[in-house]
Amino acid sequence: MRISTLGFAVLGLLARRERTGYQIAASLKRPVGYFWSAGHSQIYPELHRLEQLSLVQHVVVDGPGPRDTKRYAITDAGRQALSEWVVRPPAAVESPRDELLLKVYSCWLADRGAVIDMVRGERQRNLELLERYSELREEHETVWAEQIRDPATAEFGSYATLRRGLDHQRHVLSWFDWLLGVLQDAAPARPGRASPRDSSPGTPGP
Amino acid sequence: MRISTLGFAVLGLLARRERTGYQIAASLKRPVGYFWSAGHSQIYPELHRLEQLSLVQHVVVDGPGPRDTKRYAITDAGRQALSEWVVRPPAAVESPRDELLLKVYSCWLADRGAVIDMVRGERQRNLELLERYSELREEHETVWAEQIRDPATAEFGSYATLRRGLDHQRHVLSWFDWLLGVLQDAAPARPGRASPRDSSPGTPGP
DNA sequence: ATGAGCATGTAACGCGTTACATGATTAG
DNA sequence: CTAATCATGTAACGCGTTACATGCTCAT
Repeated sequence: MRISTLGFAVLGLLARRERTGYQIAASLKRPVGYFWSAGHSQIYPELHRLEQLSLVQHVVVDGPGPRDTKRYAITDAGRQALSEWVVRPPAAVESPRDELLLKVYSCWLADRGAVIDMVRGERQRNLELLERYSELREEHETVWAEQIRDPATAEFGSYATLRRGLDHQRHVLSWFDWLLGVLQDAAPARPGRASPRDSSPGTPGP
Repeated sequence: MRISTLGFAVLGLLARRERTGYQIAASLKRPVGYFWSAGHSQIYPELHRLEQLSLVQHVVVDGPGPRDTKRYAITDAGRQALSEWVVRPPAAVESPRDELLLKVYSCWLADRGAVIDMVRGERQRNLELLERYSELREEHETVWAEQIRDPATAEFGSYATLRRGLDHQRHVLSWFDWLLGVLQDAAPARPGRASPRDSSPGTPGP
């Protein structure tokens, strides 16, 4: 029985501090969720598996609801399994499965105006994400000014991934702007197969 | 019965030219495979579904092997379904599921030298990908110099996605360099809690 | 002759998402 | 009183990957 990637994500969280399954699910939205996510229905079975392998342990604490509330902690074996996994080269995944890119790939046969609207909407969502990341980063840089320079602290791990997310959103934004520039400057042709760009009399695009 | 994202990927390829299932599988490695991929075992059933919906059609051509060789083409209904899908905002996916980032998130408790080796290896793979993309882009820019300025051509769609891939690899490279810089400049501390890399007599860490 | 490339399919399995199910406490 | 938050689980379903299965042609 081997450990799944989700298992290592869970171990990575528990290596920082103890958590209930519910808290792990919440953590896997923000900030870890920016590069890995899972619903609670995946987490509870995963915790059982990790416990069978003695990589985590739980203690029962009193809480609400019909079932026991369990607080999980990583074990020494868990920490070791995690640190061994960290330095193994990741499986080469060549396809980040980006639905937006797939749409852009086929955008040439769609209506120009509708494409521009869609791209503008995505650019806006990107901008909002970028601002959230910027705030997080500034906060992190002021609160953990020393730790983020030391690769032996958990805050360094958080900071390095945060930087990557921020850089990524920044670069996607500039790509959006390039794309919108080309889409807007080009002649207002109609979509699809036969599109006589300048066959009709009248005003051609600037 | 609704169309899956893979279905639209297949339609996007067939909108450019006719292909056999085998050729679609090959195209979904390069260049479309840089942002979407699938094995042939997924494609053949998908083509059957698309044909039931009258979005594609096939003609039998003679070829090798025990079964008929089928050449698929997109229909008008297929082109319309595709162009409608293109302008619908993509489902917001906040988690690109990056295993490398997950490793970096937990790198603080692993052995420093081993982390550096792993990151260097990934940087190298990134560099090779970057060069491949650069060549593709230059080729594209010279061969299709006019088409890539016209958003009504298929070459524009290819070029826009290629640009995104290239920009992305470039920015990941600079992130790698930043990361390696911090990892190398930092004090050679021991990882995690207890792992005395230099416990033998001599220089203790500051 | 041996293997690579062309060509099409099915089956098994794992991971991820969505929905189903229960119930206490606290804030509005 | 009603909704949100905390808390834990199972079941069904879809998509993706890997393996199984067949067989021709062409180059080495």
